Amino acid sequence: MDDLAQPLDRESAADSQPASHKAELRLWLRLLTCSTLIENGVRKRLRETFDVTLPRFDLMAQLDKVQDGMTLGELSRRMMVSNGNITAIVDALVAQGLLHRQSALHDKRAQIVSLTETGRMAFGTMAAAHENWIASAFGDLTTWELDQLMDLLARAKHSAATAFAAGET
Amino acid sequence: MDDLAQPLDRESAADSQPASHKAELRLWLRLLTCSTLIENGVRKRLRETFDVTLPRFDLMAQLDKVQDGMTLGELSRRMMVSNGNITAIVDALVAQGLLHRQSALHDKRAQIVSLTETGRMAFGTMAAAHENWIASAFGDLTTWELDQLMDLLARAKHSAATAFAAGET
DNA sequence: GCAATATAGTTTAGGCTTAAAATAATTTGT
DNA sequence: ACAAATTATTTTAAGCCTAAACTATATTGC
Repeated sequence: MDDLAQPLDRESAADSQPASHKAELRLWLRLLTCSTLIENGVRKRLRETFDVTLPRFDLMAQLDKVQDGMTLGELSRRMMVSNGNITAIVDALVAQGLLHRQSALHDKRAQIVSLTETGRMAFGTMAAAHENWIASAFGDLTTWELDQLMDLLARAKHSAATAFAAGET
Repeated sequence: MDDLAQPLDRESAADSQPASHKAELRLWLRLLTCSTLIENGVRKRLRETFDVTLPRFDLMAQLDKVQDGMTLGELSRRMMVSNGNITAIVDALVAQGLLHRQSALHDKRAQIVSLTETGRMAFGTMAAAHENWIASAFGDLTTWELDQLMDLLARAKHSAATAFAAGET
């Protein structure tokens, strides 16, 4: 009987009264909460234990993954922050003797930054502690749950990247 | 045969050579990537479409959830940012006529902030667009996958909250 | 070759963020 | 009652972040 109240054209009805997406909204808020919770926890421990900021640690982590350093632009892309931002963080780490800066051989515009020996050792110490903090943050999850999350977040990452890339320059 | 190479005491071996937690580390990086991807996308769209910053939108979102406003401290806790931060954001929104500020009746220290009528309408418009952006960010995931993620992130949230709360004041 | 375009990095202005210290008001313990 | 501790907010200094404008170098298309 209630069917009589339904509009004949479902599509136009969907347009005039758009579908609710509260589930996605709640998921986003929960994702953000998790992320912020861990990020704030790590930030605080890095400061208290090693007197280092999270952005500087993150930058060193990117450099630790490669042998021969990388350009500022590559750091910017990998860290997903704007390029104007990298300059100051690199400046600070170079001033502390943790980073080495050199012009690229075949491109006078570009600069290659890499960890100094001091920097690589300092990062090694911090990274070991960091790994334990993260392990304990996920300590209540089983291996199976970790794998599930990895898989679902991979799909979410791809979905979001596609959605937000649509209509870019 | 290889068993002969194993130490007799597994516990002490685990201490001298701590377990690797690369899986948790990769999960954290993926979670952070997802979060940053969506956050940056939303930030850009809010600026381009409504000329508003993400922190101001987030603050209005908190106030929109309640009828009678809340104190600055409550905003600080809910948004998981430091309290000194809230002051400036509220100041800006009050100056734009989007927020109302009043002293709490029974506590002269506290101030209650709430959305003005203008603020609530402006937020309504932005929230509708925001909801669609988030829906499209998760557009590739099935309902079942959304539910799975919600559940797993709830566990992760609880785990991380417990881990980082240990040893606090 | 050379002008137009693109890329690498820096600088600037404005805004967000934190931690820590300061102010003011409330609550607690005696 | 009243001193001590707590709570709400603001202020400060330092650092991170973005977008946009700018400089310098490289690449592309005639």
